[in-house]
Amino acid sequence: MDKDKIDKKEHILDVAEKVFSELGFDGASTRTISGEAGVNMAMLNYYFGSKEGLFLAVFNRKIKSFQNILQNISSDDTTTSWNKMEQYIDLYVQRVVSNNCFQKMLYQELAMQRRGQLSDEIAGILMINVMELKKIIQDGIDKGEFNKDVDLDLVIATIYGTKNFIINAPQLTTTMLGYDIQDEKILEEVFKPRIEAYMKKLLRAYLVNEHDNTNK
Amino acid sequence: MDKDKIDKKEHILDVAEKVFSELGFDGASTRTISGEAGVNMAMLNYYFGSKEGLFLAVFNRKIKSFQNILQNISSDDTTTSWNKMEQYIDLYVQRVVSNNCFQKMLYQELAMQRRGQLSDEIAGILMINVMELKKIIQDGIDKGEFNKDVDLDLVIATIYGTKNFIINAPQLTTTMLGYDIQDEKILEEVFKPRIEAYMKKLLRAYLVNEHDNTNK
DNA sequence: CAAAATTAATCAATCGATTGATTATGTCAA
DNA sequence: TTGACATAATCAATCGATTGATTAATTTTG
Repeated sequence: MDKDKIDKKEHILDVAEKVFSELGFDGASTRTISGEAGVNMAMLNYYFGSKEGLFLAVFNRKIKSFQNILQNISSDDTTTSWNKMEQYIDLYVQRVVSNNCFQKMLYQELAMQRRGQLSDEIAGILMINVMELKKIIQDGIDKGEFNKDVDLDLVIATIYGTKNFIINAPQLTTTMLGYDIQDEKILEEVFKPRIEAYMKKLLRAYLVNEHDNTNK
Repeated sequence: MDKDKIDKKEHILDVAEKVFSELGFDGASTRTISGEAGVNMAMLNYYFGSKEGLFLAVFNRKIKSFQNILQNISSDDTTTSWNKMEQYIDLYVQRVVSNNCFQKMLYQELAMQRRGQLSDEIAGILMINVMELKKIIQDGIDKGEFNKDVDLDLVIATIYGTKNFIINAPQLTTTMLGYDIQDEKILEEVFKPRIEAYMKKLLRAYLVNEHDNTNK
């Protein structure tokens, strides 16, 4: 059946995403991927041309869904900048929690600018989201809702960086936090509310001008 | 001469540090390292037992001095917790600025937790520093200098994570910040004071109980 | 001379990729 | 409908290259 063909490719992509996430591009051998997917090695080249082609296929499949929701938040004029920040944090944490394996691979590959072409492509797409977040904060500054001497770019580095550290250095964070950060159930039920509360408190303390409460 | 032996090992460590930093653990082949160091391949195993042994030798040499200074800061009873935090930030930023390539490689290696033994060993050594920083903040909480509802572990994730994001995703941060984060001169003269000021302001806003100024 | 240091040569293992053969599926004329 | 043919899918086997590691021989040193 035609459905079987599609399902098989999708199955390979699923497995490849998992293996790439766990071992990185170099660490994930085509033998491991094909073996784990239960297909012949040659099928990877048959379907995707090369190992890099397979990786790009995994990447492109994932990035499609991202941008719309974020832009809806950003362009909403009926609410405060801080409320947008809270919405963004919730959205972002949710996305990370349900895609943490993929996120990890993404920034692993980004850190290795050996394959310049690939990592530049990733960076370009991520920058769209960065600029959207930047706009939210800048609006808050312009409206006087946020402190005007906020270091915009470094705040963004903190938001993404805090998340990345937690999921990209699990040996450290699991020991620090006292529970397994790679356990999906724990991630959803324990970690998610905790990181949400923390990020909001941290950013509010830094961003919001508490002495000028005209906006709330 | 005996001095030659030591110098030769040190020379190998110097070269290995550079090659590991640039190419990562996998990317750096023993042939490249030995070739660049001008020694026979077998000498690496002769001196360090294995490639992993060489890597750990490089890592341990790097981290020792940092741990000594850090413990001095931590165990100083003549100053406030916030002052310790500022000292830590300055020390840490300085460390990162002058070793950003190595730091980058380190967390890359940590991110792919294959080779369980090696990355666990890395994590174990890094945890010493984490615990020291944790102690500083916990002291501040116990003394009432910091807010008691601070999320200790996530603050640490923010400190390390913000730094890691900046140096591990240079394609993003270079675009965001408007200057090349991989340029050593810029790193020292422009970025260093900026990240120091930012980290202090961010952490002060979140950590310090401003309504209780008995300590300042 | 004996121990340590150093070398060239080679080891088995693994890598990504490719081959030619085989099987499954689909197409179309008779 | 059926038989002939064609395309797609899948397979085992193997390619040359490279990896980290090891051996055995040689040189240097004390």
